[in-house]
Amino acid sequence: MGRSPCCEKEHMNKGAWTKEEDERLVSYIKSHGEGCWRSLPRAAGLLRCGKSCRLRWINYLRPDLKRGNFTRDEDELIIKLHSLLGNKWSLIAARLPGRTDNEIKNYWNTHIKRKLLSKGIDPSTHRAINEAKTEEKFVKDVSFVSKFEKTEKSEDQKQSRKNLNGLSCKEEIVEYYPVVVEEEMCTDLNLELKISPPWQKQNHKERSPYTASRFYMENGTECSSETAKCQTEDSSSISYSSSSVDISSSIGVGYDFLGLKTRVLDFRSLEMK
DNA sequence: AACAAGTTCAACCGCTGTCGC
DNA sequence: TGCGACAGCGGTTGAACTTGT
Repeated sequence: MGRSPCCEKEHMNKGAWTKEEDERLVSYIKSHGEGCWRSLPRAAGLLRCGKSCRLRWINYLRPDLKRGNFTRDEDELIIKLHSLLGNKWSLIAARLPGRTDNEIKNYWNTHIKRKLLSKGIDPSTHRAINEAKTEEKFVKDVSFVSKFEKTEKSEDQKQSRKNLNGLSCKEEIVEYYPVVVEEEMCTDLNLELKISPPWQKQNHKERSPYTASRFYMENGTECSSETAKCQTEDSSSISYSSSSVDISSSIGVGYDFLGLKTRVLDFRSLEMK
């Protein structure tokens, strides 16, 4: 037995919204605010499910939405953010004021994808199509490669870093991530990504000006608070100057990470500022 | 003018994570 | 601890619109 549906579908309107429905929704939210979407339709006198109301409000009726064509700057920012975050449309949208995740997703699929393909760039890897083909087997996911990984040549250097403070977590080595995000693609993007266990929120900022990495558990060994701490002290860095993208936050190193619910950190847990 | 093919984008669907009981 | 309710997310669909013949 599955979950009950979110609403009584047979009594609900579907499809395009009418002007009257829009007006009802807007006036209800103006006077009551965004609240419980499930009960909102009934309260507002709408024959729509809460989900549909939420979508309509967020994507089209919100007063702070910017309508019209995307600017060239927005284009470039979307491409850069996509190269870093992948299809995390809500995270991308958080960096573009007045734009919605749905709008950006549509724009990506109808315009940017084609634009990149016409330039010979694979929109999913952001690499030259020929190059992507030859190295495809090495690319597992969009990831970040830290500066030290690109400069540390010797195994000793890598090993000594991994062993810092008895690390049981390890970072992916550069050979398997042939730099999905390279400086030449993102010269004006300042991405600040921090790993911060919940109990260190107070001071993680000063400890780690630039940290952008993926962390794996080694042999399933649990990562202790010490581990998380040493990661922040390490400051593996990826730094793109000037366009002020600041993903600074409590990435899922918290309970998900320590509890090893997922093997790889999920970027949905990123908190955008 | 009529039709087909291609494109766009609003809306839906199903899934996941979180929260409260 | 398990379960249901809920919000939110990303993928997909299909109606409306545009362009080509």
